[in-house]
Amino acid sequence: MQERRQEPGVDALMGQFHAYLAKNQLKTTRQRDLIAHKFFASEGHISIEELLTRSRAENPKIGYATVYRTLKLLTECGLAAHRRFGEGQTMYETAGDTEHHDHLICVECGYVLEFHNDDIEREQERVARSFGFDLVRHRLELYGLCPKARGIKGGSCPNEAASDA
Amino acid sequence: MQERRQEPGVDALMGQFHAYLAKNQLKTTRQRDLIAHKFFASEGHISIEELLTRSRAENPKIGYATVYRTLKLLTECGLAAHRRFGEGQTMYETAGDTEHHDHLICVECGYVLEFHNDDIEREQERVARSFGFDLVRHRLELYGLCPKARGIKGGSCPNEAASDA
DNA sequence: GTCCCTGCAAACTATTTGCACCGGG
DNA sequence: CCCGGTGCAAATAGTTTGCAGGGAC
Repeated sequence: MQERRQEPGVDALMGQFHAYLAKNQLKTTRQRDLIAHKFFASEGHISIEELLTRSRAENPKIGYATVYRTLKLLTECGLAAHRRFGEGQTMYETAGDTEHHDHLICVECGYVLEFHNDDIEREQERVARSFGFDLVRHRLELYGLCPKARGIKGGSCPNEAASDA
Repeated sequence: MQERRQEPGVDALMGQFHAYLAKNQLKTTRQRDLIAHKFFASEGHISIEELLTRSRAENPKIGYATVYRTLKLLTECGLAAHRRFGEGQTMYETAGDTEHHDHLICVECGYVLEFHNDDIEREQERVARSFGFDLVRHRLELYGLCPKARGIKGGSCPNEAASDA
């Protein structure tokens, strides 16, 4: 098990996106490129709103609808996946050809760490099979107190800064 | 690992609910009792809408707001927990003093099976610790094809009937 | 040139809130 | 009695959709 770090490269992802668009006779537009690029460049998890904000930094005329529509496209072609951690709005993360990972979330500061553990994966597979299921995908989220939050319980967590925002 | 079956008893849960209300100087009302009772009696997962429908069967004047408010109370006192499996609306499940469990969901028919696996739990604990986290809770959902759905792929899944609804 | 795409605003869905009246303690 | 609870409807929040004009191919 290890923390995930390396992204597959924004360019490669843009390429996959363009390929998907081409294959489906959809158009490559300035807006889609901008949004997709901002999205791929955003490493962790990002909300529609945040993505819109970042996109508007370069093209103020971008609207919510376009971001939603683009993210829907990205989700369809497997380059994005949406998660709903807390109660707030949906967060998206790049899902490209990156290996699968799960999440470890700090309940105190909201910091999200990605990890991968083969033992758990294997056991999940076994559980599903034991009930006669063909496992397609899964979602595993661990909620806990991160070291920093635990140390200075009550104060603001340093991880807060690291957690993108 | 085994499929969960035994519920802690509706009466006991009602008792816990009443205790919580009393402790917080909240009132025991006909509506709250009715909604809580219908909720506790509903075994699996239930949506606000379904709970409203069932409650209205006995008291047609119950409104959405009351169901939401009651479920919020139940969640606060730990007797209910909400889950968001698909994209639809939030589902609630009784969380009382029942032992923890995870979910195995059929992507074809939506059937939801509950299970518990100590090996996975242990490993999760280990993962969290390895990152310095104090594990508070977790969420594990396995999505796959149930035996029935796999067998008659394309047709309607028999589990659909078993899946409450 | 033809459609698809975009931006805007209206529509929708799920959930929350304000308020006057009701009822539990 | 008093104050919280209820039902209704209006208000929100997040997301989707309809439409007229614009842009990619």
